[in-house]
Amino acid sequence: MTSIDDVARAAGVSIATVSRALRGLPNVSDATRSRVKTVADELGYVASAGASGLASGRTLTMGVVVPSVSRWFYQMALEGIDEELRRANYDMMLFNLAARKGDRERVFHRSILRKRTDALIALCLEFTPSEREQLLSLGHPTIVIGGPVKGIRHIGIDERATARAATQHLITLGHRRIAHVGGDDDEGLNRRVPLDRRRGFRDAMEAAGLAVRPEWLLSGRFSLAPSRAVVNEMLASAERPTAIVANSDEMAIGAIMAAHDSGLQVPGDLSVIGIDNHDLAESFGLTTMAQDPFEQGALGARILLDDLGGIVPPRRTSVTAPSHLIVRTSTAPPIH
Amino acid sequence: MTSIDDVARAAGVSIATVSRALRGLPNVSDATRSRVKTVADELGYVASAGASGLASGRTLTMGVVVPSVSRWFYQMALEGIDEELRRANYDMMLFNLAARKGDRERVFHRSILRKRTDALIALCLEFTPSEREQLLSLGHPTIVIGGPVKGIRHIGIDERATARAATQHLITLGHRRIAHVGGDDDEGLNRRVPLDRRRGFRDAMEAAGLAVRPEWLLSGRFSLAPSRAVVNEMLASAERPTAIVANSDEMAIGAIMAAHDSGLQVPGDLSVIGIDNHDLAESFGLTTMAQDPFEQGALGARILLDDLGGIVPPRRTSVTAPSHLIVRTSTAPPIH
DNA sequence: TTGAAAGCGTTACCAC
DNA sequence: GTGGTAACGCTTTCAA
Repeated sequence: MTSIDDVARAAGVSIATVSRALRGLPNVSDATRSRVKTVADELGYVASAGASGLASGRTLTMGVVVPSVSRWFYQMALEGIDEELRRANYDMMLFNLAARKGDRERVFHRSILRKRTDALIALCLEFTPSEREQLLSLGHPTIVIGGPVKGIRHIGIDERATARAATQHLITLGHRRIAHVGGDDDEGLNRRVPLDRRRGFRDAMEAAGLAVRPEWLLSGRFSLAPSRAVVNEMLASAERPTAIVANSDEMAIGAIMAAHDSGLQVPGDLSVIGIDNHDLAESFGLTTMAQDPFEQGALGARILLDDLGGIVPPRRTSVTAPSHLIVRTSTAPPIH
Repeated sequence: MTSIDDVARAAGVSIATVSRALRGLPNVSDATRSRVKTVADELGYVASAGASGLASGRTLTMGVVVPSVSRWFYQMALEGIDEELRRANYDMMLFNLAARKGDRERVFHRSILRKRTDALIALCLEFTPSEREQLLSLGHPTIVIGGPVKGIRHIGIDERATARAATQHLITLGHRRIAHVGGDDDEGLNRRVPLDRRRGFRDAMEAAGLAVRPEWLLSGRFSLAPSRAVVNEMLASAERPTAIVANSDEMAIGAIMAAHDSGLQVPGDLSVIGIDNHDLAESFGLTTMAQDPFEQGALGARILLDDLGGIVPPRRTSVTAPSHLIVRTSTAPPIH
């Protein structure tokens, strides 16, 4: 509750000087500055964020919109964003949509627009036209991580090429009967991601002249248990694939577990490849197309902070993040 | 950028009236209120959080301090907190310590104290005396979730009793040679949690007159891979336990995987029980002592919001959250 | 029911 | 190098 006046009085200077001294601005004598700092410390004074935001127009806060906080990709991206923010002394305001359609309106309208953030970073979201308009009308730097959104710059891997490379890996090993575990994501998330990945799968199959069988296009709802279930079902039929491409590592692990459920060996009877390089991938020996959401998040934050810094002109272009193959023990040539 | 004056002007009323109308305060005629609302909507006006915080003293923001965002417990608690906050129209400021000792000072001093939050909720943290003092001097409602902290109310399960119950389950099944996978957590987290759980293990063993062998007290560093490694090592020795109690489900899953690595059957050759009821527990058929961090987080938030509401006198007591046994397929009587 | 005006705690500009 | 003083955009009393 001690405010700037208290410090000014105790240090025998004006509040203007206190403000300058504490923020490291020039035109304060060393003697004064150190006295002010000491006094402020003793009094436990810290400037009120709200007041300085009002006066300066900068809140030193970044808004982060996430669809949920309980998925690997978002966690990693969050940590990456956080890493950059703390470096710049920025705080983070977290807006969790929690996949609740109804709350989006609230978040977009009431919270985000309340001028309490200097910039906004959104993870893997799809926006309605009205939402996008609100964002843009806000006028502050914005970036999307995870999936391309029309009219907003974004950071993300080339989804299609990544899925193609995953599929290609299996084809190169000699597989010809390959299934795909994809599936729509929750509503409101970026639907292009699963679609693009499936398209990449198709690309590779067609390029190799292999058939894409409709009954081998599964939906694993982006998580382990559903994936395990559908893969188990597929493995029960007369004819089964020798390999599986999954849209995410969690689903790939579900596929591996399904193989075990069905008494099949991985990679002996079934090869499995995922996308992500999830924390658990190594433990399961999962071959995967690795991406680095931590770094994607960090880069996004860095770009926004640069924009805010105003030193360099804001970059208007999107960034394609790298992905690369990590071969472990879940893939091998098929046994003929 | 449109501010209250714009609305006032456009609606032909004073800013005071706009403020009252928009916030649903009494003493505004229906006609006026609806006109103001319409105008505000058209202009896309939303009150500035900073300004209203300054004027009213309430920021409508809750601070949440987490050690990291990538562990199941924290994720769930965060989602629970978030659920309550949105209900009360509160926003969330996330302070991620990310286990970096050095940043704690920054978080505690610069950020948290900046009067930008009305209340604070901390997850599984241990505080230095100075940190605790700063928190308390802030004077706003605070609560800890996860581990007891001296002088601050908290919400959490009875760690000791929970671990005791887990061990008891194995003993009841007939096990006599039981190992424990515990291990210190990262620095700065609440160290009482792992200690109390190990103590609970000891309690149950001693009560049953069973020996606690030092070489069967393992450290799995609270995650899957390290746990798997140490358990593998243990299983390689001549004499091995018939059952394992792990301090967390992630470590328990590591133990299950280790059993497989070693060619042992679960639960045939080795029973495993965990604590948490992690998302993956069901997929692994893991028997566990379930707790509900989502609910713990939600409750914490609710308590703080109640305090802020000022309707009821703030509750000063801590809350013991429930935990209960869920039997799946990872535990069974030992084969003699 | 409404309006005027005094804060709220800073920052930033302009004098000195 | 330092101090005075308008903003900043609201909320909240007090009068009307």
